[in-house]
Amino acid sequence: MPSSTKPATRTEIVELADQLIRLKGFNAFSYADIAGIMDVRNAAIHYHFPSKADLGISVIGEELKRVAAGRQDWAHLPGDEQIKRIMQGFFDKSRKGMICLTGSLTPDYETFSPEMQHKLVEMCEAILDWVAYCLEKGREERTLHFHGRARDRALLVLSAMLSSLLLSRVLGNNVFDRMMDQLLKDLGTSPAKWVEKSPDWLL
Amino acid sequence: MPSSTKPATRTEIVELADQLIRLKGFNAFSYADIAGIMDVRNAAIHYHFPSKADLGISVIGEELKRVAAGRQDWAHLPGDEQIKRIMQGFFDKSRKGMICLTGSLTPDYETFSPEMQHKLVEMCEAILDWVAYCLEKGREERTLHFHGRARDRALLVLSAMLSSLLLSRVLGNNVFDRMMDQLLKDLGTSPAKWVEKSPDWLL
DNA sequence: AAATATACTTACTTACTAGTAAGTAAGGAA
DNA sequence: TTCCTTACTTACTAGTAAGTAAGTATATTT
Repeated sequence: MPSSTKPATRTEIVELADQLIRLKGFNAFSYADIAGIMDVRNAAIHYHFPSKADLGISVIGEELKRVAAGRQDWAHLPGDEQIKRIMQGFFDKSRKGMICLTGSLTPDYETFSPEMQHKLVEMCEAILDWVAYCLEKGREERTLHFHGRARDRALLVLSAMLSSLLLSRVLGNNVFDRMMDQLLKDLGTSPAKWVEKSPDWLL
Repeated sequence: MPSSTKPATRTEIVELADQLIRLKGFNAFSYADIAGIMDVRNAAIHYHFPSKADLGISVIGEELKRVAAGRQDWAHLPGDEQIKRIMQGFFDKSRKGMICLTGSLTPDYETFSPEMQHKLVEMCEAILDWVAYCLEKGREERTLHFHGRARDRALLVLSAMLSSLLLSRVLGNNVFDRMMDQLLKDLGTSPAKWVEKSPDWLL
């Protein structure tokens, strides 16, 4: 099982799979899609990821790493600021017509292997944990205001971020802005300004 | 094109498709699944629904009928009561391990035919309209309390209902109850009690 | 220099996908 | 009685899915 040697191809496969999952869903993309873009054969992907579940688990694993890195890198920031930065990440995806992994993968949960289901649960809980931590931090800092448990509030916040991507793709981009504005107002903090980052392919 | 004659088979196909979409997603079920359950041949389904998109459009069409019927039948009820009944509908689905059509179909939006995409937009807007109407009604009746436009608030309410099904399947059933409790508290109304209906196959 | 591991390709299998063409039994209308 | 429609079945096509076995070039280790 290759894991730590030449990472170029392997990494590109995972990145492409991530994009395809966010665009079309796990059950709607195939190894052929990735192979076509990378100009390698189908079997090259099977070499790195014997089964599609292996690939899915790796995609989720990378997201878990990003969550862990975000928690570390932004640990010094106030809770409300962290929440707004997480939202900015969602904004970036929405402007590329992409949805979040939670919104893409949870609907297909029943079609996954037990291992992939477990990994998905792990991811959802990690994200929820982070959001709950930010909310509680913001409440202690008196910049965020809400009643009830931080964990329960995190469910509603994550819910809104997740759905804003689903619904803005269907009903128009302004849905994202409207929902996030309302959400931040509910939390008693100032609305954020979403910065339109230049797309990757321009850099 | 058959549409108004003997409806037994046709109706059963649409009902099964609806269940399969809510369980596994549109791209994860096949005509063979339905044919297997009904003990008819694949082609029988193609007779009623030449393409899979036709079937999808019919499933969405039935949901639109249910929304229209719900608006009519419950028109005499107060806004907060209507909201709670809509939530009860979501509760019923959640206890069957099913998600809502919006949560199942919007992630796969990009893989649909233009006609099916359009029908899905129609459905999302119809549901949103209804929720917004209930919220505004409840606000006028002074049983629901929120700031901002009813339409924007409806986005957050629909968002929470949608996600509660996605997340409770992954994180456990109590997620639904926790989210709906918080949501109703935010709207300044009393929490609802979800009645566990006996499953269809017992009646 | 020989052996081994890595990262593939070529060529293939099995299973399933949506979709179609042609035939047929049953019922109603002309 | 004949004709036509409805509601299928049987038998098929063409394409795609995930997955595999065997071979190969290149780099690394012994």
